[in-house]
Amino acid sequence: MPVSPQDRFIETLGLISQTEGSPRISGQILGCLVLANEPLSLTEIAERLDVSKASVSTNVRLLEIRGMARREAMRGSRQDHWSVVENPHQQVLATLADRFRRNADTVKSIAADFPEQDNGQAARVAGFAEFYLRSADFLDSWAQTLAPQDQPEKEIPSDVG
Amino acid sequence: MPVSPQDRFIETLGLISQTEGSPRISGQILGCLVLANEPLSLTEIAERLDVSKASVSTNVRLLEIRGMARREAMRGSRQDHWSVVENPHQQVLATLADRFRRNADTVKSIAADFPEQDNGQAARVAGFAEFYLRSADFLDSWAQTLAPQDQPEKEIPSDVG
DNA sequence: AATATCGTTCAGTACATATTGAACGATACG
DNA sequence: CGTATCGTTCAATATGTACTGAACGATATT
Repeated sequence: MPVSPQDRFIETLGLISQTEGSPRISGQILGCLVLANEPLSLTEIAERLDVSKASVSTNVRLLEIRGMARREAMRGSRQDHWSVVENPHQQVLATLADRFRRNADTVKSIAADFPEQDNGQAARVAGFAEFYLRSADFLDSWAQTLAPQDQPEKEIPSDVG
Repeated sequence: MPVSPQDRFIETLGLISQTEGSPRISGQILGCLVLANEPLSLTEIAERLDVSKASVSTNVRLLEIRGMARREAMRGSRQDHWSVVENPHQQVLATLADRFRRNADTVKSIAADFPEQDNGQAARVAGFAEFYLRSADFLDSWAQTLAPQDQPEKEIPSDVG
């Protein structure tokens, strides 16, 4: 029996999430919300994915921390409902940038602790920190290009290329 | 007894490697090679990190696949020696770009299998593919900026008969 | 050719953590 | 005020895989 494109999409996002170092279920939930395109209750998600409500509870909040999902109160329902934010990709890039920036800080402080006579070890270690820092900046600028363009209030620099 | 900056650097790279979804040891090996700044034998690495030679053998080849380490033959030694490449960061970005490009292909083919009447599901899925593809391009362009600006030295004539 | 010294492979173990079921506390409803 | 329905927490389990030790094949040396 052929697997529906919906299921394949959900499973693919799960695998991607896994290789990125996050729980598989968090990716599956994301796919579920993207396909639904409307707020889903915790129970609905659990049934759709055939997993426990406990897992959904934990991982949907992980998505919230990552800035990819949002909790919403639905009129006439006591249940929490969840939906994807407008720019989930932008958020994940920003999260990644934070991680890189933390790496930069950590490595930089280590580089500072090397003795004077070190055959250039401190310099090479500092090079790593530099890379992480520039990576963070780069990711942020990339995320910026994904921001919604239709904000009338803010001016968008025209020379960004 | 305080931990040396060298050990902290090695351990930090191990943890980073782990959160990125790679074995901890591969990051530790990378740190080891960066600090040494000269080709190290498999045995030397194993002793330095206090791990088995089997692990070093496996993970040093993983670094080779990632494009971050290189096997070198040392004159007068039967042992393989390993060293970091000139631009390890550039290589890891290229690897990451490949992964994104594969994700893009996979998701794009899934998007193509959706039926006509899908409430915009195919479009949203295709949006994911688009993001992965553009991310791959972005990573590549960034890796390009890390490439050495100066002309590489002339080829070293091989004395292998 | 025999021996020693490599690196790799592979089955088994150890370990981290994702996932679950059940218990718990909180809130809305009767 | 009692009851039912939520979401969360937590201990226990399941699962994937990193890592190891031992065996193996290959290569160089004598």
